[in-house]
Amino acid sequence: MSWRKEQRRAERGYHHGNLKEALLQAALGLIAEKGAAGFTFADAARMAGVSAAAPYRHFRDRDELLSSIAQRGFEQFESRLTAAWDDGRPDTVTAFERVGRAYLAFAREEPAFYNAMFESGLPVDANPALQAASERAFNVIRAAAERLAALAPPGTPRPPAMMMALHIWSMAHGVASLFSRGDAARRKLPMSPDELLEAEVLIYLRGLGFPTDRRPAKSAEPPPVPPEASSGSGVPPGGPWGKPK
Amino acid sequence: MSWRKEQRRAERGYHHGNLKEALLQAALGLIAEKGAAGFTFADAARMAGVSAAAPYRHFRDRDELLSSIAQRGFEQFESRLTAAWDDGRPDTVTAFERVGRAYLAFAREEPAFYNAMFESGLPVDANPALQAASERAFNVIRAAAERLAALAPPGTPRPPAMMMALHIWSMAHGVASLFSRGDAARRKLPMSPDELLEAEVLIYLRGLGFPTDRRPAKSAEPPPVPPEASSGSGVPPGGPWGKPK
DNA sequence: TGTACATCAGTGAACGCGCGTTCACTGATGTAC
DNA sequence: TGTACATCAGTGAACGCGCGTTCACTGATGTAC
Repeated sequence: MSWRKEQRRAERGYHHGNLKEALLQAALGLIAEKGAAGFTFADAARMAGVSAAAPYRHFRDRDELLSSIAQRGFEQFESRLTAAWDDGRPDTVTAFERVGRAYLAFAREEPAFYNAMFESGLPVDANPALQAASERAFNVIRAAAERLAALAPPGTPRPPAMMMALHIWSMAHGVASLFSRGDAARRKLPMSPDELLEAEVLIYLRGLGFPTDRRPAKSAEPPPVPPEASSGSGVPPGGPWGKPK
Repeated sequence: MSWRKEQRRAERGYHHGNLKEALLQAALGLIAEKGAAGFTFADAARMAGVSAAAPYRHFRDRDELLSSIAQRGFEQFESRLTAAWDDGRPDTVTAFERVGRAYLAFAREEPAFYNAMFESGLPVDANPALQAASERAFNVIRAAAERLAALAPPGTPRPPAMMMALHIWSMAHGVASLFSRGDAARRKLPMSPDELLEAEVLIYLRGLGFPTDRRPAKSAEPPPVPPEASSGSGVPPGGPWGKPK
């Protein structure tokens, strides 16, 4: 046994006290560093300062640990999206874009969770608890889309919220997975991922017929007010992409 | 040595003849089956019916094999996108959507290539040849976006083609990676990935001010003609999402 | 056309390594009396 | 309050396994003369 390991045990005694949690944290660190594929059960045990056999007291196998991480990831994801949505305050469009930014922030700040949830190859549909957690997270986006859809200007068709939610999800995931990932495979971009996604969502919403210029925070929401000069929303006058030609 | 292995060697003689190619094919099969992470050098050798040491005559290590696959993947990707674009015939919007469908088709039909290119964690930027191949593929989308941008109706701002291309790329990648992947992690969807992406792109283009109803194949392109009833494009009257409310 | 020889593309044995997993075990903790 | 005992959460040794990699080797091929 190495000196360091003895040392660690001397500090904490024979029982770890909180090994399950420590293993989850260790695995998160390893996944962030090397990807879900490159993380091993033995490595996690080592990082937690415990023998290779100890994790079996808490997880059936490596896969169960990975599922636990994905599960927890979906829960945190849901809670962050919910907070960002803030029940549509101060207005639906503003809140909606805050959700988009929260999505990217999560992918960037929690690469290990994001990896386990979306890129580990873990078949989410095969685990009912995991699938439920995944759906709860998605439902935040879906509920927001629902509210947005209800805003469709009179006379224009009302888009199905499910489709809108799937569109937004695929945009956010696409940007996150290509340009906002935490590892070496992140691709360079001539702008920030947030800007890219924000413009993308704005153009998309405009395509649905929504007025996308920001209105003062306090204004009543329905009916939509006519476009006015935007302010501090990342959308310069003339549209989300800059100057008119 | 196993009977089967002797047999195989009896059939082909001491020299394989085309081992490099056989290894690439074997690796493609393995990646499609188990993901880029779960593929091993030894496994590829076994599948090619050759000793574990043989691959070293053709690839420095496992990583070089993976890079070769990604490289070839980008080349095939580029060629399929180019064919789909068909230099913008019969009209820019139609051709542009064909590119979107080609993107998804590639992700679905060549999951191993797609995985190596976009999900293996391979740092594309670190390998100049690979980066160049990746850029050539992206440039097909970019050139198409360029042509599309030039179509902006008079008086409306002309969006930067680079941004449009990045938007389209992120949409296609998002849909492909979530809903059109070749492995068990594919998520279920209440419609086809192609339909989802096509609607998404159409709404986006409309948000940019482009008329997105299809016009007859032979019409001259600029200036844009007014919207008319769509036909056989997957976009029902009333917009990409169906009936008006 | 035949032959000697260089080169190439394989073999198979061997190595060290780390992983996953099992097992009998043991130290620590909590609790019934 | 003390003690006996059950239970829990660790240990460490051991196992089989497959991988990556190296090495001296050898069979096949191509070519110079």
